[in-house]
Amino acid sequence: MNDVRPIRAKSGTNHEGTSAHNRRVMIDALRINGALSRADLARATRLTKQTVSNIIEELERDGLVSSQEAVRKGRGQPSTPYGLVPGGAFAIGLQIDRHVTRAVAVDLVGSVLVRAEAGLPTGGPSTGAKVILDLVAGVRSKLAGIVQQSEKRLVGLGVAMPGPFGMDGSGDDPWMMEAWQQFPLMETLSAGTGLDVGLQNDAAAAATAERMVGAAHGVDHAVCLFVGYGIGAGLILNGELYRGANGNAGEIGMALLFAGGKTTPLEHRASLASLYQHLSGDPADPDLHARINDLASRGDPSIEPWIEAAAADLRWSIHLIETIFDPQTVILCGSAPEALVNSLIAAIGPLLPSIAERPGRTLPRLQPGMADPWSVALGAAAGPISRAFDPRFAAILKDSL
Amino acid sequence: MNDVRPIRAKSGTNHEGTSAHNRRVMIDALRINGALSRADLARATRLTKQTVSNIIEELERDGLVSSQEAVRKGRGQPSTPYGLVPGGAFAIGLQIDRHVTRAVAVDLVGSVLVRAEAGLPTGGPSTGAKVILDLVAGVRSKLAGIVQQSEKRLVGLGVAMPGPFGMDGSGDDPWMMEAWQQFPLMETLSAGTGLDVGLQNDAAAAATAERMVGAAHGVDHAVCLFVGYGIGAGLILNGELYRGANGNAGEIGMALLFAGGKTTPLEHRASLASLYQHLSGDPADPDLHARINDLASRGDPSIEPWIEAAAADLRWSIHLIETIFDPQTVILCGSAPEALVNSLIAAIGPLLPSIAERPGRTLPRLQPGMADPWSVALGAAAGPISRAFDPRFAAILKDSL
DNA sequence: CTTATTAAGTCAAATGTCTTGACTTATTAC
DNA sequence: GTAATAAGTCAAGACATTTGACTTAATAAG
Repeated sequence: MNDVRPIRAKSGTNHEGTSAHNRRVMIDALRINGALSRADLARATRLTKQTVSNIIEELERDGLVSSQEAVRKGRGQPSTPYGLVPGGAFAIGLQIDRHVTRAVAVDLVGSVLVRAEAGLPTGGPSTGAKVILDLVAGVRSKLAGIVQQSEKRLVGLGVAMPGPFGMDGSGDDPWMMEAWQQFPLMETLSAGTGLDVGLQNDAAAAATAERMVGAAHGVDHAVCLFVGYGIGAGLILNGELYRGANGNAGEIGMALLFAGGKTTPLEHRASLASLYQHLSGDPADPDLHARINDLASRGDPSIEPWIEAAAADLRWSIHLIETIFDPQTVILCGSAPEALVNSLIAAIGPLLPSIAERPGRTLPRLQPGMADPWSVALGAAAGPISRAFDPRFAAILKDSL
Repeated sequence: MNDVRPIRAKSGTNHEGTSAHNRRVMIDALRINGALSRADLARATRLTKQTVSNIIEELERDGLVSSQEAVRKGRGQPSTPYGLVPGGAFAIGLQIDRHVTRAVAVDLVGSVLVRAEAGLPTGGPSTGAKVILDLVAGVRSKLAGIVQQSEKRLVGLGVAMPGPFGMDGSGDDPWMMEAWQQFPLMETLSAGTGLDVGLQNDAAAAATAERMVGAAHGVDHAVCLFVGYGIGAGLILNGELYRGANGNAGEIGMALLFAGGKTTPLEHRASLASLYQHLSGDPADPDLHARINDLASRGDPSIEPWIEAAAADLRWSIHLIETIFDPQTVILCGSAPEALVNSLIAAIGPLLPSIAERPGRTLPRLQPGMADPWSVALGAAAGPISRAFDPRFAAILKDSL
């Protein structure tokens, strides 16, 4: 009867939003530029010296920044630079993959302090959940053994797992890890750890890692092509990870492409899964990673055809990404062995012509990123840190609190 | 000697940023929901009743909103809804295309009040600039004849023209309108009109129009596929137009695709330019638009093969867009005749499987948008209005002022 | 060696915007 | 007719930034 259409509106903001933003801007500036004096911060952020002083004082009290030795540079009172305190905050990152799960503890500047790994039982989430909770608990207690008061400075638990999320299990796609998708993992983890839990797909996590400590550091428009068991893209747009309407942006593994007379998903052609198949390797074999690294670094004939084919697909993907996003740079990273990523980059060149061939470029069109099985877990941990400390539109609004 | 690396940091914010944001949030809420009472606004924006009262009072004083008749709905004091005043602000939109230039005057709610068109002389920018300035001046004075005080409420001049921008003229691409790209158009227009001038490519303008008054109204994640003389995509991400690092995001006309054994740019296959070529039509022929509309609505054999081929490419483009962006909806619009767009949409279906086939969708995967030669000019005008009144991260920051 | 200049940083008061809690007004429900 | 409910106002308060004068500490110049 009564017309109860919900009213849609963006949230307003207030002093706290302002202050939160300014704090984040300071931290971001110190992360990008290294230690800066209050005067430098005031100029860079367009805030007044006084405001900067107040905020820095507060951040110092919170243990997030600390003063360094005064620097004399010409006339005038020497400046006192302030830098981020690595131990100012920590996050736990958790990667859930097909066969293994990895957890790390990471600090404010992205250093990995603790890492732990465990095999995932075949029983699926019901038995896997316990393994995961134990793994997280182990990392957490190890962290507590290394750093005093780490629990107080723990900002959250970031989880990375293969997407896409929120789909109906269509039954027969072996890449989807359906059982895990159905399981109320976030709730279980949240209840089991008492931490704030956030979820990303693995490509997004890799991009988050690259932005915090890798090739995308300080870059506001970058796309990370992530070659893992599947393939995905992590989108850094306007300095933030873009998630799309349902958190599935960048899940390009399902992109159909025509090649060799057939239409196949990209994931079936340029991913570790496809390489394993090409090599008839068992994904659960713990030596496979090293073996592939070896094959790739030697340019072994058994792997060359796959590299050529995958490189062709990636070359075209990069072309498309440059054309659609107009990014400053594209980063190729993966949980793949480093030698493989390097071989791929070598085989991809020269890049296809695109809008990215512009005069006055400062960054290379294509850069190697992290190629490390642990980079996804690192990125998972980078998620909560970014949410807590990076300047973001959402952080200003009242409904973010 | 002195290390003068520039310090990079995001801008801080202050009370004015807060206030500006809250004003924008109110306007946005009224635009999306229609007239709302102060109490409704307070609930929706999470601000207090008092704050909303203050801001509404100020907006009313500024002539941007006005009260409507009180509404009784159950117990309690009747509420007084406030709605946007269409005449609260105006903007001029200018489309510069290959053969014609169009200018419109648009109000706060996106109604076109004045429209004017002129042919562009072949002499290029040097002679064209005068034509354009005259056109804008004409629209402006007609607007002044219709509305009192329109000049005071003019927020800017939005320009839309085919991209990409900022490329070296590579010499032989007939689609690039190089001479116009080289010409300091923004400066000329800014100096010639005294208005704030902003530039978008035509697909971005179309998307801006769809967001203000079309299918993307109130939608925060949408991609507009724009079929015009060329083809492009306008990206609405997180409720804002995404421009990329160099303002060229969405310029997918240059995307290479394999089809029929050849690699060709999308633009050469699915664009009015390609249709003109297919039909051996002269783009400068003023009757061409109507003729194509007629052919398309009759399903004429002369146009069917082109429609089939273009639909196949668009189908695949939509698949890719859904896969990469995970939008709420894709909108097909264009400066193409409406019947052509409808034929294309009919021919595109059924869509390729993608991540967009999710349970619980509320919007269709593909929707028709505006198909009107004037929609780009409208979108051009929507640019300044959006910049002036929509909630945006950049609007909160100090360096936006 | 003294003084002027420059720049970093602090102090205290002022400003601007949102919040709080009590109050008024207007309507329906009982 | 009275109680309950909801919209909206009032005036004081809280909070973060700004302003402008001041202090501190260095180099440059004579």
